[in-house]
Amino acid sequence: MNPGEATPRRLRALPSRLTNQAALTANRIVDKALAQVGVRRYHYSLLAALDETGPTSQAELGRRTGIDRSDMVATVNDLADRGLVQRVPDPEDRRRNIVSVTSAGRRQLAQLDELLGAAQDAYLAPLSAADRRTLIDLLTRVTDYHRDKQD
Amino acid sequence: MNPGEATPRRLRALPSRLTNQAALTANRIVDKALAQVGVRRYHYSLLAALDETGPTSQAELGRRTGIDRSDMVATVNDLADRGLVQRVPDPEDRRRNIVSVTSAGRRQLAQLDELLGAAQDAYLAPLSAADRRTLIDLLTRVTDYHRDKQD
DNA sequence: TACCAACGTTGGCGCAGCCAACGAAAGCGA
DNA sequence: TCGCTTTCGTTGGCTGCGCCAACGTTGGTA
Repeated sequence: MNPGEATPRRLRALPSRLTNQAALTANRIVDKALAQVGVRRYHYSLLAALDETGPTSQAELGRRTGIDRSDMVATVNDLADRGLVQRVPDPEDRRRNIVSVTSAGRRQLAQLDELLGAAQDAYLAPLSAADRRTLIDLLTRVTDYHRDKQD
Repeated sequence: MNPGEATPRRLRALPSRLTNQAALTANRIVDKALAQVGVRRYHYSLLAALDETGPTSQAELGRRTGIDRSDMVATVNDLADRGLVQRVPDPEDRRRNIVSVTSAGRRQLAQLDELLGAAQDAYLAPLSAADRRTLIDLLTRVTDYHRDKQD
């Protein structure tokens, strides 16, 4: 971000900004990795959630991934168009759609896991294993603290 | 983000996602604080940079803050409209505009510093002072590592 | 039988972070 | 001095993420 000139002290002193910079970096790396197979972060989140829960409604998936219901519609559309996911009405509750991973979806997910693993490693490259654990711990504590708390 | 249901393990295991979640939280808190006085993050970054460098060109400010030149135009426009910043052509280099903080801008900046200080504290609330230093150190190392490196 | 809650869907919004292109101006090498 | 390249401000545009409001449909509940 800063070819040559120095970032103002005041900005460097902001943990929020630091976190944001790190997130930008991380997202850039991850997005580039996923883009190799034409996938965005929402796609992966959905596939990962689905693989873990088994077939579920869109609302449930949204709750688990943090994806808004309206965005969920588009994401499921995308994945269904690619045959990675299947959407059928729930006969037992006709408000719901049941979304499930196809076998192609599962294959894709496995590939994404690999790509993401490498991306994580690239992101955390300068840190030792212990440092990484510490960072994860600290960030987890922060986000957990704010989760239920509506800030 | 997660009222009730659990976040999938695979997602929880992603440091990049964790960082992003933390950044979302931090940005939410910061944005809300700044919004109290109708300011966005770009505005603060610009004012902070300007206060530190003294009157400079927009390009220079962009380099220091990481704000794109095109966005810089709009940001300077905003701040100039509010009388927080002044933009005059540089007589010694007629390609440049020299941007400088007004006294009203300096007053605003002082207020923003206060608001932001409180926001940082709210963001890092669950962490001890030592933890905060550690987090800042780790994030700094990660972002520094990736800065010059074009990922 | 009302009323309320949940669901999927549509449409929209704002901000951040980008990129491409342009004319004007400055710098620089031959 | 003349081209070439670089820098600067500006315009216009784009994508993705994270949101919110509203609506009709359906289920659960008083």
